[in-house]
Amino acid sequence: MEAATLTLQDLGYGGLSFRELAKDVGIKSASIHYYFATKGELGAALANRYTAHYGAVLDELLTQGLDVETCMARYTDVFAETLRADNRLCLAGMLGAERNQLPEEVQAEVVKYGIMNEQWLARVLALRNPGGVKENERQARAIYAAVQGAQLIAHTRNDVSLYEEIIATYRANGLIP
Amino acid sequence: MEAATLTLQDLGYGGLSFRELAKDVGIKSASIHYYFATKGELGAALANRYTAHYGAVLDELLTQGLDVETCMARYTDVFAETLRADNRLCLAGMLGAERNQLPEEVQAEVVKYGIMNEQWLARVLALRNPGGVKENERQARAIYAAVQGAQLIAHTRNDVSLYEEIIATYRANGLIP
DNA sequence: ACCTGAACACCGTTCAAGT
DNA sequence: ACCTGAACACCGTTCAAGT
Repeated sequence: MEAATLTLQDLGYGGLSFRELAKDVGIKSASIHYYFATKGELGAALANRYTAHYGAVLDELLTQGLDVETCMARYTDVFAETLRADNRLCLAGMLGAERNQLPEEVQAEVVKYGIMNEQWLARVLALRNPGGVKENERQARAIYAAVQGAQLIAHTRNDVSLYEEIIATYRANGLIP
Repeated sequence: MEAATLTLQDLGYGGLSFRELAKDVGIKSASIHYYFATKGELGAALANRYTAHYGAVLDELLTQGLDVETCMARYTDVFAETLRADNRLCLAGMLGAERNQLPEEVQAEVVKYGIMNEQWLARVLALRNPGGVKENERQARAIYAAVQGAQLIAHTRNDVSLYEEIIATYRANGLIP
């Protein structure tokens, strides 16, 4: 699962090959079909696992009682770390771009990751603005989109400093607290 | 070229097949190699053509003497139209995500598209803030990233209204004039 | 329960051969 | 100048066969 996730973040769904993955883990490609009948099933399982992992990481952050600014800084750091690991992209950013070529089951899992992120961001914004639920949801979605965009542009040019510059601009501008 | 571009925006570089493209235009796949020796050469030509096309469209906009707000509205409309055309993605957004699996010549052309966009946006911002060159460049890059992110999220969920909502939030927030 | 080799229709690429 | 069929090593998928 871990090897496949790293390949997805590097080369995308189309770049993930049963034969290469099998080599990575020391079995034959047909053996992977014993666990995952189709590539779609594997992709959906990988996206689901990815969401569960980062959902846990982010929830852990919220239990620490940090302020809004610190939570947001930790959040944007996660995406920077992904870029630093061999210029990888968030799994949901990569699969989101490939959306039109994905089986429905994979599409659905990718959407769930985005919603999880938006909900977490809205909860963080509520620390400072508990009354503005609708307002927080809109801002959360805008932040999520902007962070994905910043990572996409930095990934495209293989330059993490671009990500950091863009995030700093969002912060100076007030989009991200 | 047009058929291949539409496929790239729909299914990405990995989803573009010489055999399918050949069927689209009524020749055999080997014949395409007469014009483009490799898939990388074809991809680079397509990205270059895409940049030239939208570069001309945007420059045309600037000659009309519109104000900053109208230019920005027309700019974000271009990305909305792309989504409305069968949930397609900006070519540079799609190929940007696939960056790690692209031949270098294609990577380079994709970067050029982004730079063209940033330069145009900076010129528009200069209409209102002629003195702040560095400031305009930073904001231009942040706007480009944010627009790409908004399109990516709307594409992921196949819902143009999401794009419009996120762009409206950027506008209300002041990121986009 | 878990793994394998062999087959199928796909893919980009090459090349000799056509007009 | 432009196009083609056939071959090569790849791909996801299937399946009978192994342990």
